[in-house]
Amino acid sequence: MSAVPPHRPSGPITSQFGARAPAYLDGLNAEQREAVESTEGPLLVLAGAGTGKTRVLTTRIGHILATRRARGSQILAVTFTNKAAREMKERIAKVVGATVEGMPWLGTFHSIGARILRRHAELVGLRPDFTILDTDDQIRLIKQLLSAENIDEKRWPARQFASMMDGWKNRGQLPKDVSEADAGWFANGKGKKLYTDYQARLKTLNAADFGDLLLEGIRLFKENPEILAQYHDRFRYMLVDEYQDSNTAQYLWLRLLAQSRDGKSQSNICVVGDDDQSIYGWRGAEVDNILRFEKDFPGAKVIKLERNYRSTSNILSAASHLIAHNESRLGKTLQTDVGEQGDKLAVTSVWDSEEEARQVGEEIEQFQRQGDYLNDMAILVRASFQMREFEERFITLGLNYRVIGGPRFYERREIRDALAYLRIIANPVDDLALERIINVPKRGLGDATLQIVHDTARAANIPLVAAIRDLVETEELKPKQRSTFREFLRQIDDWADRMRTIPHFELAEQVLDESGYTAMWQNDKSADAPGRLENLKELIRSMEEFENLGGFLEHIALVMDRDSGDASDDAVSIMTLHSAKGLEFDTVFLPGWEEGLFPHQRALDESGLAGLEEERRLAYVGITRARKRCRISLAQNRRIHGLWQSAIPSRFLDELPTEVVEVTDTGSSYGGYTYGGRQTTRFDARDPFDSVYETPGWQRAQRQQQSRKSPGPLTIDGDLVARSSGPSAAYDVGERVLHLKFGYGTVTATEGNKLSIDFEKAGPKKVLDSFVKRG
DNA sequence: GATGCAGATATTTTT
DNA sequence: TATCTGCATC
Repeated sequence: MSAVPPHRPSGPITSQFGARAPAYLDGLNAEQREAVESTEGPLLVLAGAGTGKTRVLTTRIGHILATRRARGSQILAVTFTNKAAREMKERIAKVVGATVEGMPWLGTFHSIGARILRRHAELVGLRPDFTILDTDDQIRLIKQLLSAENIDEKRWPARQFASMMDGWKNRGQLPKDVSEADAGWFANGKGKKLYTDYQARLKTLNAADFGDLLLEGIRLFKENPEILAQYHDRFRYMLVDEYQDSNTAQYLWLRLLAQSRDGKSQSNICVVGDDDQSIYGWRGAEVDNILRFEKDFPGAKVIKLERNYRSTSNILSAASHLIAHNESRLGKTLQTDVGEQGDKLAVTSVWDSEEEARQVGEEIEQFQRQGDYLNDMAILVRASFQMREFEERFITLGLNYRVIGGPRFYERREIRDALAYLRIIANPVDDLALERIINVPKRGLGDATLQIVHDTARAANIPLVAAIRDLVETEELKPKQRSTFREFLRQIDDWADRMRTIPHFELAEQVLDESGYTAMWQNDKSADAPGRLENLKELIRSMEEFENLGGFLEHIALVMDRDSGDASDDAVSIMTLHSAKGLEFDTVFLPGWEEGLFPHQRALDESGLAGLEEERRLAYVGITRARKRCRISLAQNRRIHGLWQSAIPSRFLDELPTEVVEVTDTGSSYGGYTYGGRQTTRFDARDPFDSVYETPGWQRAQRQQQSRKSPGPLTIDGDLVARSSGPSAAYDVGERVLHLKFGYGTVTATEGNKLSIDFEKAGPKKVLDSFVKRG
């Protein structure tokens, strides 16, 4: 059966094309087609997993263009990731059969935000060539502010302040909007002042951080209605992808652009999303934005896409039942169009994570022997530490794999250093860039010298480079340093001159050579030096794709991803559930379905029920990535931070319908207890410690959560006086104990609630005292 | 200015 | 357990 029948007899489709619709509408089902053709007025498309969301979005844009409702430059289309933006561009090109050069406003929130901000930079206190700071620069800046305020960085870490500020910016709050209650607790009431200072400092540096790209945009629009009006007139049609991931700032930004001033005419805004796939609450996304759309835009049309073209009915049924346990959702019922029941979902209980990796490896090899491609298989983990075990196993097996996500190219030290050189040339007031490279490679400029530079700069309220220029004319520095600085200044000026005459990538190469930066790594004998040199070459190479330095710097600030390797190789993908959103595979492995890991304890502790529901959506995303096979596993024992812990099966397992699940127990555990079918829940062990663990997994976890909360750390005036670690270890060295999974053993050492035990069968392990009992 | 040690710290991640 | 960070020391 073909996935999408070309003509659906069901129901008449109203269309201005009458009987002969353009080819790009072929193959759309009735709802998809309606979503494409309902161009006027607000529209919410609730698109379940695998229902052809991207197709609708791109066809819709193609349709608007083809029917000449608007030109490309009059359409605002925003996505969250560069990858999504790129994909959309490619697919629109296919629909319209031409290049999409005419769509300047298709991009991520941040790139479009930056674009608008650059055009009107002066109005928010910046220059058009402002630098976009990343997290690393942000932290360094905050550290400077903290030390200026004499705040102990140990007690009030810069990272913490950064994430707090991030939260404010995500919520669209300028320093003046932040309440004392929100900011007051940090550094004894200095939170708000720090935020104010930070923003002021950014303006001096002619810089903006990621949050500002939207936040300052909002301010720009609010303070300059005539500018907002320009954009309002320009954007005849607006489209937003993954609307469930939008945060408050993005929402406000959009609403300013979308809501008409007179309040009469309706804007043509179309948002597409799936409340069930909202998994970024922890970084400020507000599911509420999508749940509230109809209120924000009265008269909005809502279209649900519920026909799933991806997964078998068993997979879909499992996913639907699971997600039905969530309370806050708009409610969709996915129906399969694949027409096959397919394999049941496999749930396998294994002894530990090592066996889990072995098991998965074996299955992959087996599927491979059946003729499946590794490219069609993926392992989706909850936390990245789970990846290592799989990698190790696959290396032993000689199984090709690729890890998606992980440390990014542009975050590497050598790349950031190289960029700092370019930044200081492009933007001489970028003090953060200068600080980064002033003594890299070593130029004999120590703390004392740099302190003089800083003091001079602060006293005169000028950038560091300007301070250096002044200083070399005085006697304040030692002759050696003075000549070093002179030489440095000469170089920067020289490079700045050349910037106008030679291509930027050649300039970059010369800068790295002449500054001694390349030589520094060439002389470095450490193992990773050659790799770093290779990365620098790669950097220069990638610069050639851009017209000028400014364009390149913008790209790397905003586009932190890089084409992830050669897809031509056949390889299993390993990635987190988060990075799997939007992808699909024939076979999906979902390891680590254990309480505490998935759902993650921290999500429960920090966000309670909302956290649990988000974890459940993550599970939903995981299952719905699978086209044909979904194989879940759980380990009975897992080592977390070096401590062995027995694991309880995830409550999500209990939420899968029995009919579509097949449970296997590898039973390879030595001296262990086997998991079996007929207990309180399908996945729980019958417990030897009857009193504590006899309830289903979720009840247990809730109890754990409660008991975890009650004692709490003891604080006086905000100072942590004592961290409760529960009842102190009630065990003595030499005592004989019984562990749920490892059996009998003797305590060899105690440390708080951690015990070192020499088990008779399992050997020496470290475990938490709550998992043993006197034997 | 390099080196080494003690101590903290340990989800998810894009822009 | 492993990694990173800051600080102290030579």
